[in-house]
Amino acid sequence: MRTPTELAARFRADGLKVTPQRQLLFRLLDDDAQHPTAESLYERATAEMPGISLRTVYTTLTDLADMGELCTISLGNGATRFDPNTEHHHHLVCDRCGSVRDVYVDGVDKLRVEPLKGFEMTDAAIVFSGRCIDCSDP
Amino acid sequence: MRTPTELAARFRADGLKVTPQRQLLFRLLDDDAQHPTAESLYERATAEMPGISLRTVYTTLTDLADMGELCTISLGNGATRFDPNTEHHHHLVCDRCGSVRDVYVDGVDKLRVEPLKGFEMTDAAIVFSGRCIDCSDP
DNA sequence: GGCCAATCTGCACGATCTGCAGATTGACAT
DNA sequence: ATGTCAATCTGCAGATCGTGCAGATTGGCC
Repeated sequence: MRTPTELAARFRADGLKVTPQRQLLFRLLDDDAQHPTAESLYERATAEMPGISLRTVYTTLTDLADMGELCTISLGNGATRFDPNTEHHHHLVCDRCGSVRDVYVDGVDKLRVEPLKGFEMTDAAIVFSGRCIDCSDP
Repeated sequence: MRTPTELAARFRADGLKVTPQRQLLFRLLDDDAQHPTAESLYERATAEMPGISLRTVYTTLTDLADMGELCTISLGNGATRFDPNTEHHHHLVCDRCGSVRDVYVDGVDKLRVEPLKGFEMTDAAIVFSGRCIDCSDP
């Protein structure tokens, strides 16, 4: 994701408005090394701007994802997570605590995948599961 | 997934009952090369056994998944899919029509993943996206 | 300062599950 | 066969996560 300032410029260039709500969300996302859900971002936003609507958070996150400034991560259980890291990367998910971390993976293009049968592959998303260091057995 | 007969034996061995509802679901899953959702399986089940409850379908699918006879696939949007193929495999998902197909992938253990920072990896799930042959551009 | 489309909020609704309670029924012993 | 009883089934209410909508508000531009 770009900086809040760059995002503001991009929104304006796209004919979208730069509201205080959006500016706040840009800033909170910029800080965030985690992979927030709409709810968790909403909580942090409410602390600074009581009255901001959860609906607005969803809308802004969706807009950012649509313009490629955020990735979405769906892990099946729980809410969708949003990832400000838009570099090509993959995820480590802890089975126990559910924490998510970004990793970079080399060798994906060398995987042998069969049978493709005419499928035109454009992307691969890899989720590695296991135990994070905080949850590893003593 | 094992055959309906084997599943029946396993359920009995585990102290679970082999009801007509479960036998029907075992049979429908055994036929199914697709990746059904609870709803789609429920529809097929209803055709043969009107009155069967969606709740029962969910319960049976969860039981089978818990005992490792089914894999679950979550793709973020839409319902969880259940996969009777329990071999170690991955998935191809069509961006356009949403169809899911099983693929076997060689080379996963040769991927270089960084930074691991103490994460103990136990599994990797890969979802390849693109266009299936039916949806490829003319 | 004024205009107007974009936006915000709040709420209702939709999709996908899950919890619960009372009726029913496999599986086993008699 | 019949009895027993825990496992199961069904139906419905409720949880969770998101989305659609409408009326009030406001950013961006003239």
